[in-house]
Amino acid sequence: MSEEPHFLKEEKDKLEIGRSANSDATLEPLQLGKRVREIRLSQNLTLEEASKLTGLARSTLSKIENEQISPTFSAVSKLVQGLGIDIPQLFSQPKSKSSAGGRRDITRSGEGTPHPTPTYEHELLATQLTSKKMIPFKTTVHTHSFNEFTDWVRHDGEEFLYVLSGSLLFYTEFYEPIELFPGDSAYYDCEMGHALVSTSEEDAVVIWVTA
Amino acid sequence: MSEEPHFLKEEKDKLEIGRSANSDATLEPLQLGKRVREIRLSQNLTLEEASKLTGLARSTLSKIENEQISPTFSAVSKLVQGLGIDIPQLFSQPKSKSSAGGRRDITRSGEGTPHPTPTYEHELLATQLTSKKMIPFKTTVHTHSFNEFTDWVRHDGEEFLYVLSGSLLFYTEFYEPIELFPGDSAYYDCEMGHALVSTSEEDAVVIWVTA
DNA sequence: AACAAAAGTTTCCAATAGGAAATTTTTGTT
DNA sequence: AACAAAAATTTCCTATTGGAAACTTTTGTT
Repeated sequence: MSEEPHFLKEEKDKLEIGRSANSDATLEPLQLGKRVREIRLSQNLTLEEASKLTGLARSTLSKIENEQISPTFSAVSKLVQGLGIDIPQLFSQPKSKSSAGGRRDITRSGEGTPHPTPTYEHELLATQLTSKKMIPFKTTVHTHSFNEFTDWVRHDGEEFLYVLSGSLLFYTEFYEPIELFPGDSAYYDCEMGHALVSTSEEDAVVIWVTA
Repeated sequence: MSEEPHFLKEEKDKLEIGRSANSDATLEPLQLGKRVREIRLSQNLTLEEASKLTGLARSTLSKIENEQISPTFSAVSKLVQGLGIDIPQLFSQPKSKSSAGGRRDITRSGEGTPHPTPTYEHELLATQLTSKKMIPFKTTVHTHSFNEFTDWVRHDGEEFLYVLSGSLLFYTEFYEPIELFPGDSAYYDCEMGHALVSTSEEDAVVIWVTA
């Protein structure tokens, strides 16, 4: 549907880089060995220790890390299990995992990035940080009638909603519309069609967080 | 065929002791073959066709699907590439993808689940839903001095913070403390130590979302 | 039912992964 | 620098994978 802030897609795309294989032929370098070594070292493990944890021989681990063999699926499973690796992590690139994880981004009231649409007026928060798990924004709901929507808003993920001011009707595809007032909140699956309509004189304002 | 492949036995053994040994992270059945077959059939491909697409022999594919061999990583890569499979998809269980994705949980103002601590008073929101990607809560910050914290709060994930009322100091391990007022928000990595201290007469109230 | 064609499985063997131990490299200490 | 200890790599060998072709089962047609 058109109303959906397209920035969501953008963010998602960004997040998904490296996930699915490229449509075209080239089998990516996909240096499994390199990744494994990174992971092992990041946990300060020697081959010997990793060997005990995974049940794979030291020599086998060494060969895997040096890309001298193509481990069998069961070997990979043991690796994953033994080192507590998150599978996607294995296949995704360097992953700013060890990126110190010390990021912080402050957004002063009203200083977010504006992103207007016909129905909603979004103010994106924490836009200085990229690769976030969540996308927070403050939204003013201009709509005062459900008719103003051409279709359900629908996208991947889950959403949390908190009403700051005004009152509104929360329409969802599979439930009766429900009226929300300041302080009320909702959590829902975004694949389910959803839409907000202000019922108060002034436009309702909400906090929205998508993940 | 006389013997059952070695690796299969191993897996089974592991599964049996799995309970007493490793409480969590148990290597599940993980029926790679089954998944592959499902995927191939869902695309209406014969082994012959899949063979051409992946570059793997018909016989090899058959054996993989029947769990008679543990494919090497390079074989898995070819599979993934040829059939356009998403790797994590391969490793994850049947995936309760069918989670219908039509969940919704409304929490009225003040009706969340209380969760008091010495320093904060949390009100958990959307507690009727489980398996959420995000955990939202409204928190009243009782603390009025940084000394009341014995140590940094630190945990996995990322956090989004929005100030509803009052003013407070946002302390983080790697940055100067910064004062926040209603409408201000912050987004940060939780592995970095963090703490909130009210600076207004009354306790500050914030919305917190963790993912 | 009988047959033919298509799909899938199994066999057999060459190629390669995985483990134990030997060898080499790296690290740390005097 | 020399040595010892720790870590990583390589060797050597057995067990398993992967492919070609033979074989079996299933499907569809008359």
